Amino acid sequence: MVGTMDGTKQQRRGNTRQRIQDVALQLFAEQGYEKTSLREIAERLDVTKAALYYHFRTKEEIIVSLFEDLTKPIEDLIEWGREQPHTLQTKQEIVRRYSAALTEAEPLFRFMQENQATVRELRIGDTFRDRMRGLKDIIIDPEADLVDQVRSLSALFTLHAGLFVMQDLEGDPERKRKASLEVALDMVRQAHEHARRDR
Amino acid sequence: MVGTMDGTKQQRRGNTRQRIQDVALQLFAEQGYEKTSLREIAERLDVTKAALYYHFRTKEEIIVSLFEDLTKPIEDLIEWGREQPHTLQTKQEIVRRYSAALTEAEPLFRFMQENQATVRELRIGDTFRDRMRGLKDIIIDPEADLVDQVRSLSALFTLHAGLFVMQDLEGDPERKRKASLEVALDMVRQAHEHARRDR
Amino acid sequence: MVGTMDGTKQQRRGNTRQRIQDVALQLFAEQGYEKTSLREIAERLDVTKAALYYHFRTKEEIIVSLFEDLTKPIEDLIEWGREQPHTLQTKQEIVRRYSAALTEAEPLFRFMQENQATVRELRIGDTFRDRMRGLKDIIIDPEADLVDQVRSLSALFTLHAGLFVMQDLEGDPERKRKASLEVALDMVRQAHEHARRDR
Amino acid sequence: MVGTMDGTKQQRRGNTRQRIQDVALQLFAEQGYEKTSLREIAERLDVTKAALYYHFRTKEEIIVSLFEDLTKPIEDLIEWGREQPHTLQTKQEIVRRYSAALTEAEPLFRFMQENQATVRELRIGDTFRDRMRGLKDIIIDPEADLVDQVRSLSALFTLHAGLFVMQDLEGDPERKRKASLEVALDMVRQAHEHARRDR
DNA sequence: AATGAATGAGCGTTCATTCAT
DNA sequence: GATGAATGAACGCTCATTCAT
Repeated sequence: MVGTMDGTKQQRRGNTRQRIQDVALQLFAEQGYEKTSLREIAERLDVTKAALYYHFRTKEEIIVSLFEDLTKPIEDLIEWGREQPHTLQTKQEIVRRYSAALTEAEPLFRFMQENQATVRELRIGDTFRDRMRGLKDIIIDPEADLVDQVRSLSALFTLHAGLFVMQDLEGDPERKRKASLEVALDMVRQAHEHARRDR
Repeated sequence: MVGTMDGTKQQRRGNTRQRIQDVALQLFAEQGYEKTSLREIAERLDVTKAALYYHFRTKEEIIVSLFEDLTKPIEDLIEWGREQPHTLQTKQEIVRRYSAALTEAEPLFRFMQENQATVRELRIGDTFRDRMRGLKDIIIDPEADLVDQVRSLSALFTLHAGLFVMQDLEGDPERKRKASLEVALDMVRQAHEHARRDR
Repeated sequence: MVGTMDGTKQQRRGNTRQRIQDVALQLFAEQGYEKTSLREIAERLDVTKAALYYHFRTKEEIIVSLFEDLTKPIEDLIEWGREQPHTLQTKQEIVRRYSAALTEAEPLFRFMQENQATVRELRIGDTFRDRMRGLKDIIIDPEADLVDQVRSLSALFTLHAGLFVMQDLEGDPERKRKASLEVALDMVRQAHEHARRDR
Repeated sequence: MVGTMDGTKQQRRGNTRQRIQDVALQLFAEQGYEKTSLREIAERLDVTKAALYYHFRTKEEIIVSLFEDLTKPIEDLIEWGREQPHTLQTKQEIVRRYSAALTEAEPLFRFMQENQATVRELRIGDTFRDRMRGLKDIIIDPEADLVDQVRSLSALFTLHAGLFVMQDLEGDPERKRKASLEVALDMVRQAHEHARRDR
């Protein structure tokens, strides 16, 4: 149907799997998971639907594979965080690295943010929940005041907001990201200092 | 929700429209918009799919009607806010009332939070975006530092987080809601004071 | 919904039945029978679908009633024709009157012309077939050459064509109708004269 | 039509598309377009409805494909006619070939004749109208008397009548077709001669 | 003379998935 | 490393029709 200029089906050297992931992620992020059909993905790649099934067993497996490939940094981050002392420095480093990880795989996280209902029903839902719990355990002081616990969690959420929600704030994305990070760091600091003072 | 004392077809005296809205909202919030079929809604109500079409012209109209019925308070809130002076008191009152409005129509807002990709493609998407922009304009000082703008916006977002995301924080919902509100108020105060100091 | 200026539902003095027929015929002729729904008819009249069922037992009965009301002249015409001698004058008078009758109830005949497949399955199909057969028996000389039989029948068909098909011929409708009539009369004359000569 | 020697699922080697067209045309011609459902077509072929959608994107595309495949001869005919001198011989040859083309694809033309209201709303409607206009331009002398213009057009219409309407005239179809052709040729001749005489 | 509320059947269409080749 | 051809299930939606009021 599409037919490229030189007649070749353009670089198809075993990288189809990757190309499927790329296109799928783009469409999932743009339109949502349910509204994106395998037909659509296949058409963009100029292959048949059946070809997708050569590389992935189900539609869900496509998103799962993306999740697994792209959230490795966050898994590592949590593992790293668990072994550190619960100091302010650690917490703030977590926030910094989390911000970086979010930015790195922005489309995936945008997708997860905007399709929570879907994600919850997918296999990745539980995994993701566990991760967030892991982060929470590192960043929150279990003996702290509830208000300060909320403040800490909200710091993480501020990072999400910075990426996905504040698009109609003027300013270039990188500056906004840095501003969000600064706010988040500040919130973590406040929560941490209150906790120490209260003891 | 509906409660049937006996096994009969229960009071069907013109309240079907409302019953459809109730069931639909519950299912939309639980499973998402696309994964909830009209068949499912109809079955729960023990009517046929066609009956739904007597009361609503399309599936989308069901969610639109819910949105219109349930977000009136927020519309009013914005209108009120526009006429107030841009003082700290005003901003904090906005936050307080917004928190209350969110809580009031929790299932709808949970739905919107968790189905953003879907909502964006629905008619309500634009309306909602406009509202958030309205809120932003009241709560943000356009001359403030970008960091403080983010802080203000993030305050609103903290309220969302308090309702929908922090479910696995221990503590009863009402206490968590109050804690979120406190954090949000504090963020608004900080943003406001920075702005004044800088002048 | 529609609501007229003075608040009254405009002249509804028992003429609803007629108004249903009018609107239905217009829509049937415009869009075809199957593509016209009772909902559409009801909406145009600003009544409910159920109201239609007060006046007609089924959708089919609406078209049947129109057929019966509007094709009486053709029935009469056939009855008259049967009692006349099979002269050229009779045949030509039939053609003239048929042309007039077609013009009189143009929308109905346009509908029947353009929805033959539908009409065939409706109750009126057989009736109509019988009528055409009646006309044929009057206008055709059974002993004539097949070519002349066709010529006679085609004369009738020319009248149809004049009304419904030749819309993109320039000239005002009345002139075209007269031209069609002239051609039809001429064809009948030719057929008749051949038959006489051959004897 | 298809003919199954044994009760098995018969030769399904890439001829399904054609088989769909065959069955669809038969049913469309018998019952009309709207009254023929895809379910019905699928059942006759012993495939599922979804299989139809592998071969055609919509129901409309089935009829469009039939139209395009079967009316090619008429398109060619018009093209040929445009390049000929406007002599009587040309006009009569057009009529002869048109008659042959109609006969060749009788079911399709019967369908179009009996479902004009439907066809008008389909994509093929405009194309068909254009063709008829093309034929008209060849066969009609624009300076001729309106009566003779009608006579020429009516000649074409006689051919239609010969195929579809005169079924209850006795005589075998081929003889009737020839008789219609003869009448049509005669009408064209009369129209042509009048035009010459008037000059 | 009409409405409000509903039904049952069916429609065209789309989807993820399968499997022989 | 793919395709061609198909399936089964479901979907949103529309229709003519019914009936108590």
